[in-house]
Amino acid sequence: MPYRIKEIAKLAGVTTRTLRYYDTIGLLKPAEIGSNGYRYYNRENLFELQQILFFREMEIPLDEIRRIMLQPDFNVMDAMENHQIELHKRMKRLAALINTVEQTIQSIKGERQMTEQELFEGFDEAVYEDEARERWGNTSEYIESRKKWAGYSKDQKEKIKEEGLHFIERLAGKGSDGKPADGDVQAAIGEYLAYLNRYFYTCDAKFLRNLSDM
Amino acid sequence: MPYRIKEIAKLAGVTTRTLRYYDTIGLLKPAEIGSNGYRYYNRENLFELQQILFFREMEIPLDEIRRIMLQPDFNVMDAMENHQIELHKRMKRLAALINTVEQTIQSIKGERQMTEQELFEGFDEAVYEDEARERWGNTSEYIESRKKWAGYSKDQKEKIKEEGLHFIERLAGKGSDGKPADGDVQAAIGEYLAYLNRYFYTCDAKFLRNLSDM
DNA sequence: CTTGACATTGACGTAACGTAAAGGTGTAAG
DNA sequence: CTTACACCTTTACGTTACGTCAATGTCAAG
Repeated sequence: MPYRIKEIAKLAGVTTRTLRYYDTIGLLKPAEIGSNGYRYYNRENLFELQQILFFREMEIPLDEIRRIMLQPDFNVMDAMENHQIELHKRMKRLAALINTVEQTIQSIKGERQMTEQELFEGFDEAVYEDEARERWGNTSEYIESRKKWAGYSKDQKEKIKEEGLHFIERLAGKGSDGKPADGDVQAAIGEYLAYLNRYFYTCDAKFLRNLSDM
Repeated sequence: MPYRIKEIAKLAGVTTRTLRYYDTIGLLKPAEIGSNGYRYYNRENLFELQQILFFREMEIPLDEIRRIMLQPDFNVMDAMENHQIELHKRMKRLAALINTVEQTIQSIKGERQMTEQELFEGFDEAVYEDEARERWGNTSEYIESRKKWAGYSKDQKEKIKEEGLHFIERLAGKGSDGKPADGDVQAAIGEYLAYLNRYFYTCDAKFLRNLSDM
């Protein structure tokens, strides 16, 4: 049941040094310390570490993470919803960056001119602070949207999802024969995904293959 | 024509300290230094800075960035295609992270159990090193795919794109009357995007609105 | 000619570890 | 039993990419 330091490190994808550091700064104390001086972590520590890694992903300094997680009214659920929103911002920023790459490639080919601002679109994180609200209206509206969806009947949901799957299938070139598409069409799919990428974000080619395999 | 340090800093979304630091370590030397000691940057410096920021985004240390960019056979075009691939990896990783958040929320609600591995899916960057190849087959295949797409006729491309737009339009609830959808359907769209998000990445709600506005 | 926003060069501080060094521990195999 | 080897410990100094003063010079507008 108890994990030794290297086990938990491997699971979380961090080094043992990091875990020792987190111990010394009081961010993640192991559940128990053996008489041999070994740090022994338990399952609860795993969840704490996951939380820490989420906050770290949001580029929050470690001492602030500790401050947040030590608050008596700290709520994991709220934190998770916050992480979700932040990750969506990141998505948005990444999409802008990919777009900038694409534009730059075109400008190198001489197909396009870029303004100074366009050159750096997607780099400044601060710009996307309020963008999430613009996308979802605001947080509460986004939550509201989720609730509405939850309120739909099962077959209403199915119908909408089916709609999407049909589209993917047609894209994949699966006709009435149900056979997978040939190489050319698959290339077209790949490129179409890249195309969507510029306007939406990007779509997962893997899922298409899974669908194809079914 | 010449930019003073604060102008270029504002454009790129960095601090003047950063630009001075890049100067001292020989990463980005201003085109000219006035008799007053001021650093004056030109348009070429802007492109260099953009390159640097892309490499920095990839978490490449500054001295290695300098090494790369000083190589006589350094090719901006190749670099850009590399950036593109790296950004796609990031997308993939972000999608995994969002999925992990979603799973964790469900596990908190008691709807689901998570294994130790699932808890940390998406955090370890190294895991996604080879994932890009899995998605696109390999790099050359991805390039090949782009070339094939480029080889298609204009109306073949148009047809495929149109296909996608039709799908979006139906999703947006625009019937034969061409009117935008009501609140409920918009909520459904928002949630459907969240649904897609888990399987693909995510789609941009903003584009839908733009389409709606047209 | 003053004001205020800009520029300069030091120089020291920092966050989050990486990287030895020097040594103790656990256990599986010979 | 001991030998090997992979693990654990603390201590301590190094590193990267800047942030943050401090002290001072510059320029354009009113």
